[in-house]
This record gives sequence, structure tokens and C-alpha cells, in this order.
Amino acid sequence: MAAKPRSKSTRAYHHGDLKDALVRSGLDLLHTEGPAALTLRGVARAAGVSQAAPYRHFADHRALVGAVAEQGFRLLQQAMIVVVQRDTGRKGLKGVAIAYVTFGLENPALYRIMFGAEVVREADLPELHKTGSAVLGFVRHGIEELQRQSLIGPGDAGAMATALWSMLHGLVMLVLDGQTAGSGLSVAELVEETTRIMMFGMAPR
Amino acid sequence: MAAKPRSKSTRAYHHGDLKDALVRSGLDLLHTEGPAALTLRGVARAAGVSQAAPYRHFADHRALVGAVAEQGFRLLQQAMIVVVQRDTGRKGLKGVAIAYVTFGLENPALYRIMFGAEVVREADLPELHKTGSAVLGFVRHGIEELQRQSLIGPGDAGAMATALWSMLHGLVMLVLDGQTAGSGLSVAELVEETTRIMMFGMAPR
DNA sequence: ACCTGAACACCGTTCAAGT
DNA sequence: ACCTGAACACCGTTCAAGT
Repeated sequence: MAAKPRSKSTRAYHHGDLKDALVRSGLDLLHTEGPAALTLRGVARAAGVSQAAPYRHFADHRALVGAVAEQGFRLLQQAMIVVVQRDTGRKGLKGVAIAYVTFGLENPALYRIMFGAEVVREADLPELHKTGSAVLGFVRHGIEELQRQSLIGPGDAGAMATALWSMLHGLVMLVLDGQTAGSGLSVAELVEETTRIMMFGMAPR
Repeated sequence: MAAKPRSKSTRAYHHGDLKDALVRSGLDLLHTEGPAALTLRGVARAAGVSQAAPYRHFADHRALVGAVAEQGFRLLQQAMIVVVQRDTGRKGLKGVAIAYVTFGLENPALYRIMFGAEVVREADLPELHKTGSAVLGFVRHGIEELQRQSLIGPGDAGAMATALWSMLHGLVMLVLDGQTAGSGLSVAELVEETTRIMMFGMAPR
């Protein structure tokens, strides 16, 4: 009565899909114990397999971190997509900014490894590279849309997208680092004010 | 003939100052082998002492990383000070931006640990906290100066400083991460364009 | 084809012992 | 007061062996 295995990607020895289970364990460990807990031995333990088992699915520690980071970029993009499907125009842009920062602050350990040294310049992690650069593409696409509606001025959309992403990324990192306390502003105020500055500039009008 | 030791802080058993030697070894290791090489055992080896010796000077690995990061913030601030002593006004502001990004790109491993998870929210590393927040203070002071000269419009200087620092910090990280390739711009162009956008905004005039 | 158990090198950390 | 040597727990990684 046993069905023939139909797909090599959705069956395994002890698990339906050990690779997936290991990535999920990684996300769990990240949230509960922080970045240092994302170890190959740790995810193996959490998934109930031997310490060597993950090596069937990940070449090394880097590859595990890369797979978890990739999942993180998917979740981040999902959070931004939800917003643009609800709000449009400048309201949508501000909503995306808030969603971006909120994602980082709610998933500090995940957010850090997504941009961590280990996983970066990933010629050997093409999937991660794709999901990562999709974020820049998403922001850029939004800016081009707003340019068409004349809600944003003409100019290099790529440069604008990079400037906006840089500012949001930097803001998340600085808040996570506790470096924004000196500004005397709450996180909500910081997002509000910094996106306003990015929109209208610091120069006198 | 042996002189009495006159200061407890500037003498040691095997070294003139082992603590300083360990921090310098740490900076070396960071540049030559990357963030993962900044270990207590590694700096001990590089300084020619036993693996347990660093514990006389650093409570734990965190404390070592904190001391190295602190040195990094000092070097960063020094690089910015050099610029403002040469250039003033908007030229000085752009010069500081370039100096900031250049420092990050020339010291990638050091820059990363300065903002790394291990060393962050450092209630127990007060010196690091001081040198770190000095960066925000420096940027803010420059903005207030430009406001006095009416080269920057009125508004919350703290929010402007945070926005500017966020953007520069994010830009450094994204370039280090190789995430800006999609923009089609060189690093120099990115600094130029993003600071211009921060100055004049993305909204139509 | 996928997983286990044992092994090795490396790291953080502690502690008794040396000068 | 400062440093060494040995020890323990933990991690990444490899490899022969099991089903």
C-alpha cells in the first residue's frame, strides 16, 4: 500500500523535509536565543537529528545562515507587499517605510543575520542574492510608480531607492543598537521625521 | 638601579601594556582575517601570551570586542574631525559624508563589529557607549552649525542628524553587503547622489 | 539516499598553581 | 599583581559505518 515516492524534494528519512525543518528551527532559535544560537548543532538538536545530519542539506554553517536569511528576505518582502496592496501613493510609501522598520525591530536577530558578514557577497548563495536584491527592486518600482504620478520628482530612481533603503536600513540598525536615544525621539517619531526629511530635504526652501 | 613602578596602568609583567597590545592585535586580526578571527585566544597568540592571560584585562569576549569597537569609533571620529578642520559649510558636510563612508569601506571588519550584535545595548560598556554616541553628537553639531548659516533649513537637528547618520550607515552596510550593484552606480556616485537627495528631497519642487 | 557515532581542531571560560 | 597550564563544555567539520 505504500505509495511510490513521487518527488525527491518532499520526502526524507526521518522527516517530511529535514531541510525545511532545520530552517524553521533556525528561525526559532534566532527569536528565542539570538544570533549566536543559530548553529548547525543547535538546529540539529532542535530537529531531533544527529549533529552530522544537517550536512546532508547544507554544505556548511554559511549555507544554513544563508537559507535562514533568505527566508527572512521573503518575510520582509511579504510584509511590504501587504502594505502596497492596501495603501497607494505617498501613503503607501510611508506605510512601506513603517513596515520595513517594524519588521527589523520585531525580528532583531533575524534582521541582523540577513545583513551579517557571514552571508554577504554571496556568489555561492544565488538564491539569497536574488531575494535580497528583490528588496531594492521593490523600493525602486514603488518610486518609479510615484514618479509617474508626479508625487516624486524626476531623477534616477535607482539612486532614490538606494538612498531610501539605506536610510531605513541604517535606522533599523541604529535603533537596534540603541544609538538613537540621544535624539530624544521615539521610534515612531524617528520613522515619521526621517522619511519626511528624505521627502523634502534638509536644505532651506 | 631598577626604578620603582610609578603607575599601575602603564606597566605589566611581560609587556609595557598587555591590554593595549591585545587591542592592537585585535585590530590587526580584524584587517587581515576578518571578524571571525577576533577571538580571545587569537589576540593572546598574536601578543605572545597564554590563552588565559587576556582574562586579566577583559572580563569576557564581549569586553574585548567592545574595546576594539571603541578604538574604531575613535578612529572614525578622528577621520571626520580632519575633514571639518579643512572644509566648512556644505562642502564640509559632504566631506564628512565621504569620510564616513570611506572609513567604513576601508575597514569593513572593524566597521561591522562596531555595530555588531555582541557589543550593542552596552549598559556594561559605558566607554563604548560614549564614543559611539559621540558620532551622533558630531553630526548633530555640524547640522546646527549649518542651520545658523542658513545652509540648512530650520527643524529638529536631532532628527536630521539621525536621518543623515542612518543613511550613511545604511549605505556603508549595503555596499559592504554588495546590495547596491543593482543601482548601476559607483560608490562615489552613490555617496554624491544620496547626500544630494537627503539635502533636496525626493518630492517635486 | 539519508542518517549516526566517533573523532579532531578550535573557542570561551575557569581555576589552581607559579613568579 | 600578573601570567601559565590544564581542564571542561561547546562548535564546525569529516568520515567510516549503518539502514
